[in-house]
Amino acid sequence: MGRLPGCDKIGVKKGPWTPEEDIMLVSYVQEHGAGNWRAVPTKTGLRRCSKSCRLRWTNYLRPGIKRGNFTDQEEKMIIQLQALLGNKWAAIASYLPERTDNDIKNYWNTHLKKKLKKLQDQCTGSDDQFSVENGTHLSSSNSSTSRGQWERTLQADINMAKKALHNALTLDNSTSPYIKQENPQVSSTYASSTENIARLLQGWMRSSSSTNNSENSKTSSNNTATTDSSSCDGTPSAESKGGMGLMEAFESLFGMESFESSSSDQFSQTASPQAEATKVEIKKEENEQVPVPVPVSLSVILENWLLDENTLNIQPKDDLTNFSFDESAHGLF
DNA sequence: AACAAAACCAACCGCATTCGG
DNA sequence: TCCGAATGCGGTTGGTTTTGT
Repeated sequence: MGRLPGCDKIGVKKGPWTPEEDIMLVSYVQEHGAGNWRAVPTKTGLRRCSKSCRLRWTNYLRPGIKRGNFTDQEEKMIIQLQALLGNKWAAIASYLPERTDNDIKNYWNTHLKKKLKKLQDQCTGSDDQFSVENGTHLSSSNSSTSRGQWERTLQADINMAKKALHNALTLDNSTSPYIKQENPQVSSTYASSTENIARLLQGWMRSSSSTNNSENSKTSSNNTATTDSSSCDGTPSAESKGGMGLMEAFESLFGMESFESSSSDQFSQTASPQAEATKVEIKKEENEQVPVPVPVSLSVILENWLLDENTLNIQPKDDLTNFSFDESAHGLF
């Protein structure tokens, strides 16, 4: 068990992938499909271990991967899902199918953790209601809320979160609407493998990083700017306007009333395996009566920051209807 | 302009889990 | 049922880029 035999072999290449290797890998996957990674090195001639091939494919070459430019909504989703699921990056990623778990993990570690810490410091000093460091929520020992009150709130929140999760995850043939990989509109926004490679090649060939940066992840500062405009008193960021799509599934998770009225046709018929896995996992958790960690103990600051925006902007999708996250989310608190 | 520090992120490592003979 | 192989996942590392002095 454990480590793959072969990764330790002498002659197995490590480090950054070259365009040639990427092309070889993509060609192989296009011909044989993703899977049987063990056979990939031998069949492609790649001097990489199977694990490395799989990782390269899933994190970089796979079609449908969106890189950089985490939107405000994605950011909020990550924060909320992280609060709900903990550092289950794969599970979180299943709700953001255009993002890889690695990407989300990196973004959390490099951006969100710091941002939350900063907010926390600004607004609550050292009085932690949750730990940004480990992503778990802690009861505030000297919170203004009395212990009994806090416990009641927590229990209510747990129940509501469980209910929401159950509803959201047990809909027949449904899952997050943003798992609509077959939706041409959506898929058109994703890069195909070929496009990924083309982009890579462009990146490799560029002499200046300026062009690529506009498309690449360094644009996270844009997100930061908008999000940072949220203040402790819950001032909404300026760009937050009505939207749906990603947030609707999120609504399914965290917004109770409005979820009830969401029709299942708003959800995709093609759940990703990861999403299904998460579904099973959470169902199992429910059956085992394991307390579901819920985002309800987030500090008021976070609550404001995350939820007290009138509306949320989303990537333009003509078929998306307006959605007020604020309304539905307040059912939780 | 040069250097240092910080930030970023692709890739690696190793444990856990699942699969299949 | 057992055991080894295959795969999945989360934490960490290290090279590169960006920012600050």
